Amino acid sequence: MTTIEQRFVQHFGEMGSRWGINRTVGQIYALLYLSERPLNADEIAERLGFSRSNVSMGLKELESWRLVRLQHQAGDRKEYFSTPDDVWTIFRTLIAEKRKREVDPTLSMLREAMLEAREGDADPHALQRIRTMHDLIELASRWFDDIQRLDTRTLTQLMRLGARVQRLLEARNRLSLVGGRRGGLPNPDRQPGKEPRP
Amino acid sequence: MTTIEQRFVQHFGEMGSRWGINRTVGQIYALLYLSERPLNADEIAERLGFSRSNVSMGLKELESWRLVRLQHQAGDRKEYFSTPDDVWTIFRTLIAEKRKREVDPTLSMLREAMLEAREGDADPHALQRIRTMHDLIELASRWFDDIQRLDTRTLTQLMRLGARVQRLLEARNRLSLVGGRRGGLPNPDRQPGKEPRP
DNA sequence: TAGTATTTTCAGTAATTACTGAAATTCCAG
DNA sequence: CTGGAATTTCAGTAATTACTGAAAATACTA
Repeated sequence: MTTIEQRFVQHFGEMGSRWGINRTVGQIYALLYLSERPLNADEIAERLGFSRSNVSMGLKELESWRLVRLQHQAGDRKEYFSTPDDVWTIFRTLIAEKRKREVDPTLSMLREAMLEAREGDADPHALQRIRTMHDLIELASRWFDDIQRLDTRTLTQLMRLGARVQRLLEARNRLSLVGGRRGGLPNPDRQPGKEPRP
Repeated sequence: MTTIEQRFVQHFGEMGSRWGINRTVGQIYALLYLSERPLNADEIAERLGFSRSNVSMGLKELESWRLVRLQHQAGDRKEYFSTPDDVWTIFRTLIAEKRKREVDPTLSMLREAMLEAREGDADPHALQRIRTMHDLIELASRWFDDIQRLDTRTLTQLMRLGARVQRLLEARNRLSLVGGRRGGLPNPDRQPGKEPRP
């Protein structure tokens, strides 16, 4: 491994904990990402200096994230692993998995809380807070899901556009394509005069 | 605390580790989010059953995330904490901090790696992989930063639009507002025929 | 500025998470 | 089937992270 590759692998190991994976998993992923050809578990263990069993667990974790692919090589019983070549594929997978693990459970909890609230005691303010959080998370995650499904070309174009998308939206509003209601629905969280708190 | 509030707080405690904070921090935040009035550290410690010092550390952590506000009450020496009323403010803060902690360091590493590569040994394939990752992360994070700065009204409108934004982009392309180059730059990661790998 | 209320620090300990090596299991060629 | 190559499981241990109580520092009142 060249110095640069080592630094890359090292970094993924260190960042791992911030990203919700461990050092092993981070380094294994980094190694596979850079590698030109698929690697088997023994190669990974040797290159990174981890035990074989640790690599096995790390690869299982990466498979559960759908971030690595398992394949076989002709005339070799070993299992070989690689990452997708297309970074946009990786990006989309990551988004989807992060959402599934970090957002969806909360959304469920909020939904259930709102349902239960009907038939029980519940502080009205707390309930309103829960509703507001729910609405925002639902809106944002649905949107992100939509966006991320766009084909790569369109997605790239949208990203390059950046904040200038605002002009496009304004143009759209001017043309009143939306059946007369301009600027979207009113923001349910807007509580005029309550922000900032004393 | 009502049952619903307890569940909410509990959930934030459990999800904490997935979100990169600990149980204490998660629960403190949840409690403050639901509370109608600012709370002081003693109240928090008592309600959640944590030690006073633990709460102190948790609040410091939340302050470092800029997720809580410190304020004083007339005739009381204690410090009181609250979350912003506007969930969009919270959302924006969270995005910005997550980016600072989880994305920016990687972007720096990638940039440095690319610089170093000029004057040293570097496997061309690995270097290409690094470049590709760098470009995608930079594009996506810049874009997200842009988007997230839009005023709430515009942001909401954009999110409600979802995937239909594609039609807007197509309309824009048809009008050739972009000086003739349609659909953005070619994707530098496209390696035709290499995906999927055998 | 002395006295006290409040917050912070930190060393020690508890709890959790990561990692290893050995044993068990699975998988396949012959 | 059988034998061996490959992978997985898991109990034990190491390393890390979370939490507490006591002491120190800070901030305010009189």
